[in-house]
Amino acid sequence: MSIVKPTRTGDREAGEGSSAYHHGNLREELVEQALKLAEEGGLSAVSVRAAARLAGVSPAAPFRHFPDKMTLMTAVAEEAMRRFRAEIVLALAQEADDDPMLRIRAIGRAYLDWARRNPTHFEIISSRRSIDFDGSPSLGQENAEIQAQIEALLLEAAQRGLLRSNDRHLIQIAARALVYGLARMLVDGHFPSWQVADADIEGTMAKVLDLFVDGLVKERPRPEP
Amino acid sequence: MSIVKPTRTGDREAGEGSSAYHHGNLREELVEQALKLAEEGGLSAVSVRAAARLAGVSPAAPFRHFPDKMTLMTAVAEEAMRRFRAEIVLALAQEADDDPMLRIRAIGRAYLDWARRNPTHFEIISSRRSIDFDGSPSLGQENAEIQAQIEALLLEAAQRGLLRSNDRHLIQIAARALVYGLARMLVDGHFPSWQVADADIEGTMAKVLDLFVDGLVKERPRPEP
DNA sequence: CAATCATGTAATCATTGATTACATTCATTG
DNA sequence: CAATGAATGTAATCAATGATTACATGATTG
Repeated sequence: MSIVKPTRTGDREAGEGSSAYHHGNLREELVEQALKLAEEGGLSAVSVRAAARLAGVSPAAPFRHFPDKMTLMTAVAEEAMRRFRAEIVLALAQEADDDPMLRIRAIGRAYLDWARRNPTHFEIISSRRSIDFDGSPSLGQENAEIQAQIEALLLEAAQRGLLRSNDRHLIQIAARALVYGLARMLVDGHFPSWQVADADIEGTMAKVLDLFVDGLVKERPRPEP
Repeated sequence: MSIVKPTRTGDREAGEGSSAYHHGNLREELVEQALKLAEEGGLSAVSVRAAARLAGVSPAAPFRHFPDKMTLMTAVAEEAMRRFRAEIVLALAQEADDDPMLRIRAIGRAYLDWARRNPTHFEIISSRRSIDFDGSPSLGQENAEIQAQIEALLLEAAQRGLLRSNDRHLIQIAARALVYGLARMLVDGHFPSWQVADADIEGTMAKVLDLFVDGLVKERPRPEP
C-alpha cells in the first residue's frame, strides 16, 4: 500500500528507449520550460508553443494538460510561489534573534532578495492578469501562510510594547506595500531614474527596509548593547 | 509671424467635407483611442489594429506615425503621465496648509486616487516593458519634476526639524515605494486577499499613508490644536 | 487479447505586429 | 496654375501565437 504511481518517472532524456510518442511527464516539463523561458527572456518570451518546442512536442500537446495559456501560467506561478515561500521560510529559520521586528525584517530581506534574483518569476506571481490567482488553492494558501507568519510576529511585537500604532492590520498592509513597491520598482526598471546603481540596489533596499521598520517601532534611543 | 501651422485642425467628425483619404490628425487620435481602449478593456485590449479600427483607418496606417507598437505605447504613456502629474499639481495647489509633511501626504493621496481611477493608464506609465521610458524626454522630465517637488518638501521638513532620519534620499525612495506598492497592489488585484472591500480601498490607502508619514516624523504627542 | 481512455499530432483559424509595393492627396515651386 | 515630390493612407502579405477539431498512438485494465 501507498505505492507511488510510477508514471514512467519523467526521465526521458537519458534512456530514450521509450516509444517517444508519449512524453510521460509533459505537464511538469512544460511548467519547467516555461519557468526557464521566463528566466531567460522575460515574460514576453513565454509562449505555449515555445514551451512545447523545448519539451519536444507539438504545439497542440500542451492543451491536453492545460485548457488555456492562463492555466499553464497559473501552474507556473504555483511553482514560483513555492520557491518564493521556501526562501522566506529558510530566511526565518536562519534568523537566530527572536526580536519580532528583526524577524519581520528578515522576511522582507528574503522577499526582496528573491525578487531581485528572479524578477520575471516575481512578476508572474504578482501580476494577476496572466494567472488565475483566485482559482488556485495552492497560491491562496501559500500567500495566506506568509501573511499569517507576519501577523503572528506583529502580535508578538505588540505584546512586547514595541509598536507605535495599535492597528496591526494596517501595519501589515503598509509593510507589504513597501516591500511590494520596492520589488516592483526593481522589476519594472524604476531604479535607474533614482540614481541607484545596479550594484547598490541590494544595499539601498535593505536601508529602506530598516528606515521603514524604525518608523514602526516606538522611539527609543536605540537597543542598548 | 508666429502663425500656427493649420494642419486642418483635427475635427473630421463634424463637417465630413474633407476628402476623407487623409485623416488630418491621425497621430493624436490613435493615442486617444488607445487610451480609450486601455480604459475600457485593460492593457490587453490595446492593439495597434484596434486603435486603427476606431480611428477608421487601415491596419497599416498607424505605422506611418509610429515605427512600432512600443513607440505608440510610449506616446500613450506620455499623455497619461501628463494627466497624472496635472492631478498631483492640482492637489498641491488645493492643499492650503504649508506643513511640508501634510503636503507630501496630499501628493500621495492624489497619486493613489489617480491610480485607483485610472488603473490601466497607471499600469502603462509604470511597467517599462511596453514603453521606451528612457527614450522619452517628456516622461523623464515629468517624473523628475514630481521627484523634485517631493525633494523640496523633504528639505523643508528637515529644516523644520520634523524628520527622524537625515537621509532624505532614502526617505524619498521609501515614500515612493510605499505609494507605488499600494497603487500596484490595487491595479494588480491584491486587495481581495487582504480582506479590504472595494468600498474601503480609498480609506484604507489613506490610513496606510498616514501611518507611514507618522513613522517618518519625530515622535511628538501630536500637533496641538 | 481487446476495448477504452489518456495523450500526442496534423491541419486549420482568427488575431496581431510588421513590411512592402502601390495609391492618393497636399504643399511647394517653376 | 499646373507639375512634382513629400506625406500619408491602402492592399496584400508574412510570421508568430492561442486555440480548436479530427485523427493517431499507446497504456491500462477487464
